[in-house]
Amino acid sequence: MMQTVQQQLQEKVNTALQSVLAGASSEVAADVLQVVPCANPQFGDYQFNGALPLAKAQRTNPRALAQNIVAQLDVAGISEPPEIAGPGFINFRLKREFIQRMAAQALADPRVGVPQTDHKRTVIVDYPSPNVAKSLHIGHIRTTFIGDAIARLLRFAGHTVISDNHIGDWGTGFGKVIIGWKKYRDEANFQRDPLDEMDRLYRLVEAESKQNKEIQEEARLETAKLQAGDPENRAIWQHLRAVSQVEFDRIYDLLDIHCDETLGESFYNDRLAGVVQDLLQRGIATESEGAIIIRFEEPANLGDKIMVIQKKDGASLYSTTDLATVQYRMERWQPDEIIYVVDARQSLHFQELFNVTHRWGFKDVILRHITFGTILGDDGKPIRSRSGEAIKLKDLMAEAERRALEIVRQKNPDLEAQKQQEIARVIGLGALKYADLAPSRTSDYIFSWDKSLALSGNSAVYLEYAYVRIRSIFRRAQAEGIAADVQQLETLHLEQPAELELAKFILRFPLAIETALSDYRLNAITDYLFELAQKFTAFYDACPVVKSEEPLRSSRLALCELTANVLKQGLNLLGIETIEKM
RNA sequence: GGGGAUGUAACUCAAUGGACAGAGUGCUGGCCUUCUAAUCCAGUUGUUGCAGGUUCGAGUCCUGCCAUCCCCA
Repeated sequence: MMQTVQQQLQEKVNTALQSVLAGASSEVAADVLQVVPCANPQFGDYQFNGALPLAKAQRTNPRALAQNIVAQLDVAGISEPPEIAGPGFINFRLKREFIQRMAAQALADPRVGVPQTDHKRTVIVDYPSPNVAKSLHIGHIRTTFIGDAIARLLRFAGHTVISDNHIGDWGTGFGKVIIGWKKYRDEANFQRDPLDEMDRLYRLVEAESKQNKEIQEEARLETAKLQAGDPENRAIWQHLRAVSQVEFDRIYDLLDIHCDETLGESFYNDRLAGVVQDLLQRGIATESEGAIIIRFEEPANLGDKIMVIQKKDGASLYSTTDLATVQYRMERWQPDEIIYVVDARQSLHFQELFNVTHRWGFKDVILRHITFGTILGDDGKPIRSRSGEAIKLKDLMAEAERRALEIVRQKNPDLEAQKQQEIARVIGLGALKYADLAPSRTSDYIFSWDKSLALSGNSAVYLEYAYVRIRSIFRRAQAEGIAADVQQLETLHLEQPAELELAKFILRFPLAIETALSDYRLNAITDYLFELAQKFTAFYDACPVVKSEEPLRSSRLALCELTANVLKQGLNLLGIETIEKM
């Protein structure tokens, strides 16, 4: 496995530090002793800032210490002589020969230079977990896209990943749907669009129950009958659940999202009583006014909270199901980490859940609530369509494809219709995903059709276009009978600044992956890919490929191939496809 | 009332405690007989909500205040 540029420099620095510090214990945290890329290219390519905190710990002059470190540094094979700048920054400028050789190595590597983890772990990713009998809507896209990208990213890093779609198929809302189904069902509409009909029935009964308390009671009864195993309600539930799944799968297929497991809430029904009993026996749960609850002593913000795991009437809640789910997952997979990709608004629930899980005895598993911000409308409030409902995901997708198709037809009218349609699908859906993954995960963002479906600027289309241009170069090369057997090159020939810049940036791909992994920050990847595409385009503009002379031509073809590999791999991690033409 | 988040250019958003806070959009001007102009190049924009503090160094960490949003009762 090839070592990254950063790793190689880091090793050299570590060696130098060992001899400079000569065993003197430093209290400096490891993460500030890391070699990092220079923020500003005028200083160099990589820098080491550790001399400053080290000098402080040793009460010495930082510049002098930096000088000592540089004196011990043996980086001749990697960079020009390191320079000391400012208060004690050590800057490295990569040697051209080194860049050329590293680029050739990355080209031969199917992972484009990204190392696999040496701490392989088993991780469960809980997403997208929608409720059945309801349409998927815009409120579902973040968990869907972010969750999928996280699963892909972890897998690429070399971890064992189980994606589990924890669908809500046992909620109390089902009573209302059952009432609606029995009383108001429009069979024709159900045939045409099952989820739309279920939405309608739910809304109808919901509105009715607000006016009429008896309906509320009726809904409770229907839910209770369902949970008690009443054959009619059970059959309705089974039917609606199955139909919902078909509809979900249709959309997930289009989005190229495939979970390993789809174990809904109802899957855990048989475990719930046992979970409650166990928590009681261990003294974690207690009875209070007929209900079974769990109290919290710490942390402070949970101090006055309680978690109900069984109601007075014996009914369980989703907190109970969530606990049973953890138990099941621990038994079946023994994961090192469970990731819940869920809206930030549910963070209190997860704090409680994690707290109880640890007290329950599952102490080693890392439980993480990966939060994300809300999608807002122009008014700064959670997005709604004009009629006040959530925008349906399938409408959003259709609109994305429609807009993309319009432009494909305009830009490339000679392509056959089916090809245009396929390109529009990739571009439209890619634009949707990219727009959701590019803003930082934790903050809210304002949705706009124009931005999400943006076909210019920092968008998926820009990246796909860069990829298409590369494919076009290879088609041209082939047409002119140029053998593009670039994989075999031992080294590249980089002359122009644009090609050097591009090659150096390609070698930073592993860092983008590392940053994205560190806190599941997917925008580290979108940011990187956008900048990569910019650098490629600058190269494309400045450097002819097919028309250049050897050995430049092969080298440039290699650079194109490398760029395409990184773009394709990077976009793939985001769940975005590439195309040959557009 | 308690808890959690957010506040950065005209707009939408970036920025592992590091050097001069960056992109995109917009606007102004320039490039296609040349591998796809869905591109590129140049120009334009800041009291990082306010006030303190920690640090060699703060958009980033701490405290208080203001504004907005979310959660809990």
